Amino acid sequence: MITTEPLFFPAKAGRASEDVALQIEAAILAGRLAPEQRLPSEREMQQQFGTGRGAIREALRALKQKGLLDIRKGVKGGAYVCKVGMVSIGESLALFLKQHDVAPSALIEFRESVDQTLIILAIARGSDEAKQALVSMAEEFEACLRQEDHDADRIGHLDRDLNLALARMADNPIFEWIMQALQRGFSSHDYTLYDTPVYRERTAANWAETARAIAENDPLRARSLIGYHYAMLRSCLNERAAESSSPRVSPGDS
Amino acid sequence: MITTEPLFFPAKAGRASEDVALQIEAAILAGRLAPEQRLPSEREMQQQFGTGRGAIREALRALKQKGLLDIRKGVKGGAYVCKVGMVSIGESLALFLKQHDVAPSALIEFRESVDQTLIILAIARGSDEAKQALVSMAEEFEACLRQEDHDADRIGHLDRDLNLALARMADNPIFEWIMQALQRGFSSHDYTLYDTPVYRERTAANWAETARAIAENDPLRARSLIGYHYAMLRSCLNERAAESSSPRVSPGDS
DNA sequence: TAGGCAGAAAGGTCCTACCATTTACGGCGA
DNA sequence: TCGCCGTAAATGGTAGGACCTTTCTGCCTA
Repeated sequence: MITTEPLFFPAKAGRASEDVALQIEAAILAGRLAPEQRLPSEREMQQQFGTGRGAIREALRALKQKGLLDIRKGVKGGAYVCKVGMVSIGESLALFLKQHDVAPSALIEFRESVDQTLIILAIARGSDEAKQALVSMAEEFEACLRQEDHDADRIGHLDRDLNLALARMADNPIFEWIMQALQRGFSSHDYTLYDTPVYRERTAANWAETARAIAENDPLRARSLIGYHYAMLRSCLNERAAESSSPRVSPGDS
Repeated sequence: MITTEPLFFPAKAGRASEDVALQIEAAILAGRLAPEQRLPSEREMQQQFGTGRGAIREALRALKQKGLLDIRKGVKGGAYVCKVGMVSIGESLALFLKQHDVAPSALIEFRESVDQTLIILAIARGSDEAKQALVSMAEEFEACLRQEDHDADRIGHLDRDLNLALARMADNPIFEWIMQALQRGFSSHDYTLYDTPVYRERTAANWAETARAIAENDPLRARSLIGYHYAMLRSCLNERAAESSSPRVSPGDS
């Protein structure tokens, strides 16, 4: 006797696991399963779908990889619906970049075009508090880069946070998402800028000044500064490419 | 005597399937497994990893979902390494957009900023043949839209191809990728423009003229036309939103 | 020579048992 | 009475085997 809505059909096909995955995904996307809601246990779903537990598990694996489910162990464990974050997309981009080994210049080009739009939107929409916070972060970043024993890890983190804060100020989730994705695929190249003392100093100052230009609602100056940032990054990468005909890779830098 | 490299450690952890997936992914990304290459059969890998077949299968499912593997049945079947295409990323974006129901205006905004960069790059880098091809496509599109019994399917296809051709002319895979992703997440809104007769006519003419401006290396005019395109799209969506308060919201989502 | 049929290889599914982890509950001691 | 700890239950994680389905190969027959 069934007291609850069926929720899942006991459907089954040649590829049962795909069918199961599709049904669950459809239920989630249709809102029949809300975020943070817990799915039945594997053994229960095994009954509902009229299939083996292996098929259920494979379906759950696929959906977990897709970012739709979070799977926990123990009692009160099970599959929990979760909102797909920007992480999974970033991973896809990182994979794509690695497999197709996209030229760094292509990435830089794209990032520059995004950033150019971003600062305009940030100036137009960012609150004064957000702008001040950006300035503070940029100054902290500058201070961190000026230290002798700068921590590469912390620098990377601050750089990432700065970019994300900028993206968030644009008040458009797409930009935030694209920035998250780029951070994951870009980081390996990006930090080369901070290895060279000359560029490090300039970059730090440039970031701080860009933040100030944004805080002062000076879009043209901000654009110009962003342009300078990427010009530096390009020339820095060019120097690297030129000198690394002899592949001298320091073991700890990347 | 061992003729083959070990390739996989018989490693195992609390979550064997994740470990397996990571090892295979690492092997692919490191180039130890080339695209189109066939992995050992599940039963063989079961031996190599020293684990059960279920763990192997779950790992393969995750990697397939990630777009890294293609799995075929039958003899000569098995898991084949494949280059991760732009499809998987587009799916992620579509999921993200559906779950977070991003405002169409946010998508339009992002697309416009991308397109603005794109036409500059297309003019700078596109070959004359590519530019002429773009004009031809745009004119075909215009003709198709002017027909009484216009085929919505074909229109969508042509629109998509136009955008992708433009992205390809920029000669930067990132733009191509982002355009692919956007096409998948955007299409549901985009075609509203073609439902309204007034806008349909204007949009068709606008596309054709944009293509011509690109072919004539007139970036400013092209930018202006693109701006007009999105201005139309915005006002069209506004009218739609005004006339239909879209009362269909999934219940209980509050 | 052409067509079809059987076998082999491989994924797809089911089942059953057991292991590992986490939570909840109840007993025991201070 | 309060708090700690241990045990049981629920649930995902793993192992291994058996069988089915699909697909290719190659032989065998007409």
